[in-house]
Amino acid sequence: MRLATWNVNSVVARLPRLLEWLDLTAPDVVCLQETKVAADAFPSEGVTERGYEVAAHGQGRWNGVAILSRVGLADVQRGFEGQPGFAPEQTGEDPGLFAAPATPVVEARAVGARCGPLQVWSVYVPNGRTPDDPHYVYKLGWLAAYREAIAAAAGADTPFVTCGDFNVAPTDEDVWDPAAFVGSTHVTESERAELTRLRALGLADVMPRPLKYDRPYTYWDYRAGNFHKNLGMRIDLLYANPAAAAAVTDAYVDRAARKGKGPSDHAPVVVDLQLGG
DNA sequence: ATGGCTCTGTCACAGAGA
Repeated sequence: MRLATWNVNSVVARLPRLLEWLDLTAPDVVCLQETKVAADAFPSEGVTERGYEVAAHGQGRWNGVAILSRVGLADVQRGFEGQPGFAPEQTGEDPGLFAAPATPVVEARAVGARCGPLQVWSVYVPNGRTPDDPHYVYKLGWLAAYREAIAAAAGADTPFVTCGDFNVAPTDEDVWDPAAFVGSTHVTESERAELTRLRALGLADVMPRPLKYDRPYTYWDYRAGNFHKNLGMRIDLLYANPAAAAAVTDAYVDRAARKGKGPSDHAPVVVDLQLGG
């Protein structure tokens, strides 16, 4: 089975690149993030023509995740038990004396499904913006709640994988220059500690081959020619439980998908698994 | 990077991304 995860930065804008990449790569299961489209507006025609079923979870302009599968798609879960929302009052804006309490908005950031023998989650972890921003607290709480939600499935004997854009670089080796990230999100101890707690469920970080250069970065800023200078980060991750990790035969970052006209700022991570049956 | 690009929603910019 070939599994991939890809932050496409708008599935509508990326559709020609996505379809071309599906033909070239022939994945069985694809986890998408930042689809930026409501579920009922997901451009599924070209995808279904290629034999994929679609589980989309979206809200329009921001966020949005999906799973494409051509090996079965069952038990679709949009969001997870206990998923926190971001409350507008967390921005610190004065709501006014007579304003009703703002209700937290639960964003479209996680979708799970059973794809043949594999239990899969596609997640788009909140960015956090800056360490002193309410979004940073939201990010840490979101990761902790997600860990609780997947603990049972991660601990099961059946193959389990959670992949997506975690918006955290697990180590200093996963950014092009740690000095450039002092005071930024994605590299703080607290964020990395949340990833460590996730792995403590028994999940292994499936490390992809980079294909070029020495580090398997998955994201490069659009600006300043960062991709061509390989000024990147590894923030798109694939965490597998023992049953899934033992089945991995290869993993790589498909940097070709970051090249050329109209790419996403993220490259897909492609993983091959030899699952019994 | 003190933000150089790209996306969406909407119609000249604002907001977000990491």
